[in-house]
Amino acid sequence: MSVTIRDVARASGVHISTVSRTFSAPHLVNPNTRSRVLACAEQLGYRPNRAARALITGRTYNIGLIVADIANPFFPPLIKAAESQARKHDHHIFVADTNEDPVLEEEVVRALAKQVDGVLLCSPRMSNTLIEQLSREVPLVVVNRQITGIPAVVMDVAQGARLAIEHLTARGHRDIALLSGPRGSWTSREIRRSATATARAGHAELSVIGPNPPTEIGGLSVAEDVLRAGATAVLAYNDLMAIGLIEGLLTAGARVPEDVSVIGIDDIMLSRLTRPKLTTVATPTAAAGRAAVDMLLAHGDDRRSTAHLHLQTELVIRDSTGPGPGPHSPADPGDVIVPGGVAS
Amino acid sequence: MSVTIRDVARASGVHISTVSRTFSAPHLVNPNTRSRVLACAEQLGYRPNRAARALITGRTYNIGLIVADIANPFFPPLIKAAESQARKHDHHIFVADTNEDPVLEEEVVRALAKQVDGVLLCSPRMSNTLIEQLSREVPLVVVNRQITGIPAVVMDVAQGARLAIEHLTARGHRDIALLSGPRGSWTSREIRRSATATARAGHAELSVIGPNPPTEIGGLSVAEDVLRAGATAVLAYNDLMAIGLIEGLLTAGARVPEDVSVIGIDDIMLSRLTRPKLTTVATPTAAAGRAAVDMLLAHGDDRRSTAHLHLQTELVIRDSTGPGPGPHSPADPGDVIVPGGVAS
DNA sequence: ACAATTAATGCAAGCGGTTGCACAACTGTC
DNA sequence: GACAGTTGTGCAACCGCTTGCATTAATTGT
Repeated sequence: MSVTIRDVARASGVHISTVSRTFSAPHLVNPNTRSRVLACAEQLGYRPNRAARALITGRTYNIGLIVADIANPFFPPLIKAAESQARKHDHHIFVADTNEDPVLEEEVVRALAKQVDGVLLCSPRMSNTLIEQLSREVPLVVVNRQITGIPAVVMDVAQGARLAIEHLTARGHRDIALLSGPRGSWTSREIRRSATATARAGHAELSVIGPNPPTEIGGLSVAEDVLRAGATAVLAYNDLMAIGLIEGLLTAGARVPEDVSVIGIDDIMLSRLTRPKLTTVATPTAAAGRAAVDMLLAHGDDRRSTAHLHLQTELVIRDSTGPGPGPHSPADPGDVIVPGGVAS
Repeated sequence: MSVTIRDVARASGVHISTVSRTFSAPHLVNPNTRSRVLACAEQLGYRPNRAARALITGRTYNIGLIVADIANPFFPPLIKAAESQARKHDHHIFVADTNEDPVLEEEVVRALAKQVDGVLLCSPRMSNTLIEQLSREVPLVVVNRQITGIPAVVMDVAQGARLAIEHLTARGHRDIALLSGPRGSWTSREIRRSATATARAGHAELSVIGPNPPTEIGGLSVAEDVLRAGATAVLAYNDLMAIGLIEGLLTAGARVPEDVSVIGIDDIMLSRLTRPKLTTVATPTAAAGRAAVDMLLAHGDDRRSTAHLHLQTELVIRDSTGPGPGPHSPADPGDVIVPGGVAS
């Protein structure tokens, strides 16, 4: 069937171990032999079987990437970046979609554990204890969650939420609604915590609506609630919900941003293409994907790395937030960016 | 480190082969022994190493999925459906992103070949001959491309393009532009072929603009060309380009659909959320993902399956196509769907 | 009661590689 | 010219698991 190391050995008249070394420790084999072996391998179309190699070396050169929902536009850029970064290091990526189901998450990690060098858990919904336990079975890097002792890459959404709320209170909004995300989301809790504190500091009321599914439907379906609550501004758990909400508000006859200002989180590609264009907290998803892979691969070296990498977020002001009910400032040009790094 | 079949054998006092059979051929082992072994396995947390098993059985229970660009919103629903379907059959999915690069495509297929039971090539850019050659090294199913002898799942975009052009000519458009897709895209050629024929039959001029990158930038950057060509309607290679184009047209001061009607292809989620909502040819991407996986898994049974599955498309009429320059009909309600199956 | 099945298990080879060790052929040293 | 040190290669065990075959015990038929 497939050409193996033995075929190459036979063709080049050396022992299989020499062929093996030609590929995995070239400096140990005589240059002449080496080139002969390589020529034969080339000619036969030999490709090492990584699974077989992994059996003895323990390194699979595979990485597992687990996300709650591939179709959520937040994830594809992260997956893409991770895949690309992984391939740079000659690794391949298993992708699994858990449908926001914590049980499935555990199952998939376990199923993948044996055939990967590590797993990237993106915005996991399962419990901290379970994650800690799993991390004893397979190297884990968590994205968008902080757990002591587990290496993590987190977007600083707390900071982003603060920028967003400050932006709103500065424009005079006093009744703000927060559309929270799915149950079990660390990000959602962070946002809530930060938004609440910031609103209080800005002398605004913050009413929390949720938990909601993190989709445009989740936003759409609470438009009525937002209007009923009398909010003049909304911060949504993510852009998808924000966009759904805008759709719902417009349908209900409210104007955005004249009647209600809306801010999303993530800055997915879509946000630039809707009308009105969405004001949002940009999270560096691609960078997170790359960083997570790097962290996972470094993980092997200094055993039990435990670093937490915080990625700055920034507020991108577009058209879904208006001058607001307060004292008016002159109209903004498009895409004003408030970087998180310099926020007071 | 990890618990193996030997540990279980030792713990339950049987030979490793009995443990093996307990998992892979339970009917061959005595119910009592079986339950004892299972208990021990459970207690030790044993999980079979699939890579090791694959080494001898030849079945990896993995599938490779290769796409041109994960971040293109067309793909995530397909990937998600494929992953879900694969997992139903206890398979895992490798995802690779080739950045629209044919060379990378080949490389990745080869790299993955040994550790998968087959590969799904989605909208590949490489040559037919290369695909035929690769299909001799690893079972292949191609999505959105037709090659004799290679099993395939294709969206009937020709039909979709016909529906779209007919829709336009029926509304009196006589100057239509076609934004073609990337070089090497089978889909793009199909669309062009069908659109050209349909336009001719409808006594309309069709000017082809492209090739273009299949992104919103690709659409945005040709807005000027479209206006200069004097087209009153445009069919774009995909929704992303259509949305980019609309953005460009609006920016240039043209109204959509009053001045220019725009139709996309794919019906990505985004199309329902932009303003104006996009009229588009809906392609059943999720169904394609599922079907492709099924086809690949069936492939093993009846060797060298060569089936081509055609998936119907339909025209979803939203707000980016207006009554047109011809005789006006009453305004449409939202989301009129013209199914491809019954098209004349 | 005895041969012939049948059922349950053990044995060992092997899947495609890697790697510690042994060994032979050189190299340089005094 | 004997000795230690290099260098290049072969040998064989092993990674975790499957599977054809042999072995033994239990069951069946006559």
